[in-house]
Amino acid sequence: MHGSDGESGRGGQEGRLPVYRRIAEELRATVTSGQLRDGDQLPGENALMERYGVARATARQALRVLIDEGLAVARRGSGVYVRQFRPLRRHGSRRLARAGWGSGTAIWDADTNGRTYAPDQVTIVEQDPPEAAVRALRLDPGDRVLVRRRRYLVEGRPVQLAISYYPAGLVAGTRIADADTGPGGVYARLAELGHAPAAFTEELRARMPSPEERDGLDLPDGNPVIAVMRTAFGEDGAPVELNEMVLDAASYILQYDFLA
Amino acid sequence: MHGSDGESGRGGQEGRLPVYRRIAEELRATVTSGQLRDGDQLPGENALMERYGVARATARQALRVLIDEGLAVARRGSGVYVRQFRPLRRHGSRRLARAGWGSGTAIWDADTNGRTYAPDQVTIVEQDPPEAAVRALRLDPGDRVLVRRRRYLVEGRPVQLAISYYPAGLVAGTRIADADTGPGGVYARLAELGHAPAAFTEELRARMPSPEERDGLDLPDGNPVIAVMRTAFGEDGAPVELNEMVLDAASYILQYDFLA
DNA sequence: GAGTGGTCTAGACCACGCC
DNA sequence: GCGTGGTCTAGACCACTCA
Repeated sequence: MHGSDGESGRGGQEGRLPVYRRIAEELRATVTSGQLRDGDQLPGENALMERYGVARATARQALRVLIDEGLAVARRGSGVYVRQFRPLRRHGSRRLARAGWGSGTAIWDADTNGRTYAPDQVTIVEQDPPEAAVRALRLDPGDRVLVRRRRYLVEGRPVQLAISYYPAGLVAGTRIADADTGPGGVYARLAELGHAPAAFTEELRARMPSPEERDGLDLPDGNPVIAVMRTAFGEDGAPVELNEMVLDAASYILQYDFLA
Repeated sequence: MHGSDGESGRGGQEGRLPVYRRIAEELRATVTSGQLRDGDQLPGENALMERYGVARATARQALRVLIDEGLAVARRGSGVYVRQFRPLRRHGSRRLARAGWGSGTAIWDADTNGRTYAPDQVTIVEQDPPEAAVRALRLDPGDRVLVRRRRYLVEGRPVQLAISYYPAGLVAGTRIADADTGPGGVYARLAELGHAPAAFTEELRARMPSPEERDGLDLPDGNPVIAVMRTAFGEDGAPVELNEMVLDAASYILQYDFLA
């Protein structure tokens, strides 16, 4: 029998799900009910073909639903597994006027403790600034910027790509141009130059990654990223740094504490 | 010719892209280069089949790449179109100690101006609290909560689902239990009760939506959401509200300003 | 080497949109 | 009514993983 057999192909109709969606629902239920847990293997293409009497493409499509939802990951040559979610907690502003506010009230768990966080790739160049850096750093035409690119790992897994921009005139010849910025890092060096960051603005977006970001973060299908544009300002109100971060959304919970 | 023809099926090999990825690359280029712009129609399945001499499934797969990346949307019976991105800007903490910090430095554009923002669905119930509300509001066993559910529209488009929880003992019998909370909204009513919010904690995650969230926000494939858990605290440090928001990631830029 | 997911072909019927 | 995307079948070869 080819094509629709009289029951299928009615995607739009009330109460009638396409076959692949029905299969996906049943698979989802085994995950959300706790029957299958983090890292457990789901039934594969062949198993679904046999169990439901469908073609390979239909079985694939059902698995794709879960993968695109971020509930499962496919491992070529091995199988499809329940996705794990064990995030880090990243704090923006965390200073509060009183104790009792903000502490001990975490809603989502995040076990940051004891996990190392370090860059495995650092490249530094001086170049003409991209548009975003011109705006954020309020550069004049002809100004150049120092660019620091890093990739950060936690337990061997890449979780963040970062690109920082500094006005070249401000930091040229300092350790900010070195791979190793010394004790206290970039902000300590900026402070020594009389430009200690005093205030920050962060702009956040979430979206699907570009192919380069997918590669750099080793992301599975259906894994969004969080793009953070962070501008640091000195005491005088002048911007001293633009930090453009791309976070694996599955690896992060972001927290901001602030007053009314 | 069946199956691989000697060139295809080498997904893993260095420098060799599967056919559908090569097609996707070319399509992506027409978008990122500006050749095709917001809302323009992309070549459809039939066009790709003819142009590249591939099967329908392969043409579909190529389009799927762009759709999953959030670069395109499919409209059944019509075609595949370049996705639009016209976000709102949502401010968390925006108070800064000095002028010059944070203002006029926006990196990503967001035209919030003149767009109405209003709920089209409001439901209110009293019930036993879910786990997240127990933790955030520090409830005792047996405590009940008032739950306000809303969906917010901008220009007729749903952009946010929100569920707020209040300790039932705190707000029972007040206008917070009404669909119309009166001038100043919920926070004005809390202030009248002597529990004006004085501090906030926001925890953010980005992920793919659940089927319910997809329906409620009318999201296309490949569209992530931002989940915000916002806890409001009174002057005395006691939590007075948990607000659980789910934002269409394509409709929002989130901004936080804070001091070092 | 057996089993897995990844890619691909060549067909088919359907619901939907738009003119 | 025609073109669109959505679903589905029945096959095939491939690269990869793991015992």
